[in-house]
Amino acid sequence: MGGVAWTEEEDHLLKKCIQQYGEGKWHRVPLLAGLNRCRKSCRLRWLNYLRPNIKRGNFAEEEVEMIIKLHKLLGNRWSLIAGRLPGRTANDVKNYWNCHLSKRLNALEAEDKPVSRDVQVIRPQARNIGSSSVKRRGEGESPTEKAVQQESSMSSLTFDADGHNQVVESQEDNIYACLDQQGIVNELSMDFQLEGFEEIMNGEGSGSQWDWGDLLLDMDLYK
DNA sequence: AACTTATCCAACCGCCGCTAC
DNA sequence: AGTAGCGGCGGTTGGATAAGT
Repeated sequence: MGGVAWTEEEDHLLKKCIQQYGEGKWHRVPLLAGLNRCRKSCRLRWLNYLRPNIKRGNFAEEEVEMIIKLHKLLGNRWSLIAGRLPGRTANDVKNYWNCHLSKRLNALEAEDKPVSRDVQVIRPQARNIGSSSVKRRGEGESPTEKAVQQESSMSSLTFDADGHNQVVESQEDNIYACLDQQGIVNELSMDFQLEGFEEIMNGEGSGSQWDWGDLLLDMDLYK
């Protein structure tokens, strides 16, 4: 491996620690769990291997298509892409891309069907939803992003106990109208297989895998 | 059977943005 | 305003294993 492999005992200790203290505070995890690992190793091991509901094994055809589609839109934003593939980790997606898809696309390009490199990668805007580091590494600010920022500044978002973003009720209508105006609603539910879309539309989205933050992101992607 | 090469993927590294002080 | 500490991310490495010769 590219490092020292985790033992079963270490896995057990880490799992126990997360169950007891919860995720986050990774700097304390090595101490609390009694592990001779750095915070990053613990976090990675949990996120990529020990976390519940991680899907292993081959990628389904639909998943592959989704990866290709999202990569076209997002570039190498593996965590965002993985976020749209339930049970898959960013590392999995990245590895799969590097091992399979990049070669496949290169082969296609080498043949008589050049793959257009003239795709404008849309960078999701760092707004006050979910992860604070959506916008990273001095990426440029496109007109799309500016528009999104403006729109974002009008939509104050709140967070539930789990840190998931939610739009306050009074703004849901505005956002839905905005989505609807652009004809995105139908595309989203169809093209992105938006689970729980009805629930969200009915204002019951908080328990769903998808919430308004996801919708906003998807809206960005379709602009 | 022995050796070489290719592939896969878990783990590590370095950097970035955010936050608290 | 400056900075240290943290969580998080994408890129890279390298060991294990499969496939080929």
